Amino acid sequence: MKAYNFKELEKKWSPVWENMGLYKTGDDPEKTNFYCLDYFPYPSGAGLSVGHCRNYIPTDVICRKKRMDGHNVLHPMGWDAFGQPAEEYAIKTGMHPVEVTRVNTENYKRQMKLFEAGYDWEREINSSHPDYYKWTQYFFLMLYDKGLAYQSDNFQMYCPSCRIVLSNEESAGGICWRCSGEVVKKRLPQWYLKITEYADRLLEELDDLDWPENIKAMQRNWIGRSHGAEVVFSIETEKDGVIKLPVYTTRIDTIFGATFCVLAPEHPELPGITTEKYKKDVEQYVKASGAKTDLERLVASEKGKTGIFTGAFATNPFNGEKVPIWTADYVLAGYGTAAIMAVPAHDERDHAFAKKYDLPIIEVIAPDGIPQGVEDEATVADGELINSGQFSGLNSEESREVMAAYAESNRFGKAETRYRIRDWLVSRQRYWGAPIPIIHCEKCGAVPDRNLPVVLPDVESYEPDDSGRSPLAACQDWVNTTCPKCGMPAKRETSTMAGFACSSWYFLRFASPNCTDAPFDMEEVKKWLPVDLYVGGAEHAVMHLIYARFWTKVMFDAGMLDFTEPFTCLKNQGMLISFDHQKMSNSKGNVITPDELVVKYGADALRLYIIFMGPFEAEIEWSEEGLAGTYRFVKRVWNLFLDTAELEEIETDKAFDKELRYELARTVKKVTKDIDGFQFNTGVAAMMEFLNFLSVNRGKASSSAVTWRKVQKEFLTILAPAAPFVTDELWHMLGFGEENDTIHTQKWPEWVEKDLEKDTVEIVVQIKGKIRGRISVPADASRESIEQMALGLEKVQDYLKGAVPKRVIVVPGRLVNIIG
RNA sequence: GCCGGAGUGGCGGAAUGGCAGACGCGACGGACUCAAAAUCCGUUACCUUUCGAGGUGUGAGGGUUCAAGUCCCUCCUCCGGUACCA
Repeated sequence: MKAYNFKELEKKWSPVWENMGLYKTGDDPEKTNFYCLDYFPYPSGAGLSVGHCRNYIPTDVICRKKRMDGHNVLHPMGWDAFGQPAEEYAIKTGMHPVEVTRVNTENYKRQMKLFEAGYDWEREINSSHPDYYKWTQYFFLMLYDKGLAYQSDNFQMYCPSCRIVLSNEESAGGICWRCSGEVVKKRLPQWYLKITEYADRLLEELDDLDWPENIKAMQRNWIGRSHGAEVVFSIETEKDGVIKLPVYTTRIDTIFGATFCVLAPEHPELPGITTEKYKKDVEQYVKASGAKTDLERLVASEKGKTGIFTGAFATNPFNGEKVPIWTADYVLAGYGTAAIMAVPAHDERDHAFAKKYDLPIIEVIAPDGIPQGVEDEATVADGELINSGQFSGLNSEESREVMAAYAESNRFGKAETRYRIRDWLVSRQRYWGAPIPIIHCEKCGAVPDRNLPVVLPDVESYEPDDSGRSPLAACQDWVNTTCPKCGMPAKRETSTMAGFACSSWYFLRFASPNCTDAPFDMEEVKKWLPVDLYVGGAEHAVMHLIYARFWTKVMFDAGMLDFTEPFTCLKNQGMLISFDHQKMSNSKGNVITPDELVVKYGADALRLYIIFMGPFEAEIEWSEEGLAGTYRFVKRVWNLFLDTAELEEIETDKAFDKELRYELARTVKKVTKDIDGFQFNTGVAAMMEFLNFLSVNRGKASSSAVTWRKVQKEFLTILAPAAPFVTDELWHMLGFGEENDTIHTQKWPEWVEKDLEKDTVEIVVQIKGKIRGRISVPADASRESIEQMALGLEKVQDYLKGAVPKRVIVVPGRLVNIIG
């Protein structure tokens, strides 16, 4: 018998499949289309790790099965080549980004082929190619034309270590998404996209998506919609007379308990309202808190909030009370109106502040109208309003509506919805990105350059610096141009777009990657989109995934698409933990590559192990030992099937023949459901069980030739998506395939329900829930007969000692439970 | 704090409310071998045992049920996210 040699099989079959175009996107009009997409990777120098395999191998298995199920499958791959990660790598190695991209994408592609990830390489795309980024620029201008792209020099997050401005999403928690360093605030003119305009739709349209709950929760959280009210307090100033101070609150029901107001140190009115007497101290405080990062502020305030009185007072429009105005950095400049009414009785932060500075605390919300006392602790729960003038006696919920309406009719406030999400800062003072296609003209202002692509010039020096200037600014030939509008000399915008702009529409490009007169062919997009299955890591929950949803909605509004959500079903593979107990990642240098494993165990064993090692979504610690197990499994399949290839007609054991059919049908059913349901691990286990069954019964019992042929054929077929090499080889060796044929285009087997029917079933007999015996009964036995048989057991008789049982529960096909 | 998820053998993990630990790894014992590797066969939750079996076990404590890893309540721990958002 021929020995199993995976190297030989891989060398033989890979080119065969490539030549027959096995992975080419299907276009049979009779079949339904299935678009499966893997997050397109940024090509890093470290290459693919086994962590990437947990993404690409399961989707490959799914796609192979979908093809066998009779679908046209689109499973493309491309490169997220522009942007910070690729550029950081180029800077680190001193290689030009173009060269880095070329070398790394080649390596990725080679590795993907190592474990036979079946992509349609005719549709390969690269976001750093002018053919592609021309359209990224096109979308930027579309956003610009719709008033959804604008320039502003608000405060931005800046990572001093990466020397780059970051979007809010990229700097969540005050930490840079790339280097995990602390970010600082900076002010530079930057380009923003108005994602906030889509906040409601981004929030509401999440509900119907087949996405993991945690990702949806993260997006909801990030969008952070809150319903509240804006109320205008008035301030009598020394110089400017009465000015208005709008505050935002979600608890207007507590407004009679407002005993002071607090402005963020950055609040624009602060200098104006501060009285002479307090000016010096306030200025000093503002300066001190401005020097701190948000993170430092938070850490400092955990030890005790700080703030300072301004000398000014504000009048509460609800009760005419004058309350002191303070400034404190626990109030954030970037949210609401940067000013709050402080209600120490019913807000923990205000309570802490009032305690520290000895400010009054007035209880205005009481459960069932009974005051609880709020000196020691704030009560934040809803309740009944007390000490609240005409509103006393109402409950919190209704009063919020009533009081907002009251404020509106008296013109000192209104109900208002606020969001946490900020507009998307999309410009970067970086070389390696799509240039923002804008020309600045002294006369005409910012003018779109519609002569696309605006090609990224080739430059020698592309390293960023702290100046806030793009490396492109030094490229005079490129910067100096003429205004498309008036023809006068003008200068190009030197910022490029963040990498996340490129990935906000790439899934559309795959439908027609070579389209030259539009970003995509609408007919092709109609055929394939939205993406049926999108698979990648969870780390892009509030970056890529929210940006892509935003762009899709904008395109829908522009009439370019007939759907508003790009990804119908999303799955996140679990992280792989490396030997150092940290997430396996290029930046941590703890990466294990598939290369060495394929050499040692073969692609089939690696593929099986990757899907067998645990549930798809679970975080798992990498261990190579388990890989020996799937390697043994593949080898056992090989040996057993070749060993039993030649069938001699011997006497058939009818009972075994039936049992064999039963086990086969059970396995086919289980594997079918498990692959469809992303439960690959138990699917593989089922195939192992079946092989064990065959192994144990080999030589002990014989089936009919027809059944055995069916077993060989169907077992190989259901194993084929996970182990493509060994199955195709055996398929041919056992004589199922023609010369130019492959198992991978065979029809997925269907199980016969009738085969799953059994003549007799084993039933567990319990006494008071404890197992005391088993009986074998006909599958169609009646409850009564099962009960009689169970009661007849010696153990049961001993237990009952002749008495009549109190109760007998019979679950046909499962168990009998006797309660004495 | 808030949101999401998870706690089951030595390990990764299985279990439509119905036989807990499938499958795999590791370990132990045996066969084959001069020997080893590979392969094959067996054992492998814990305690007791007269070897028939008996008892205990799914983070903790309550509850519902004939029956709970699974459902409900109260906690604890871990992972991920987020956090002075008014």
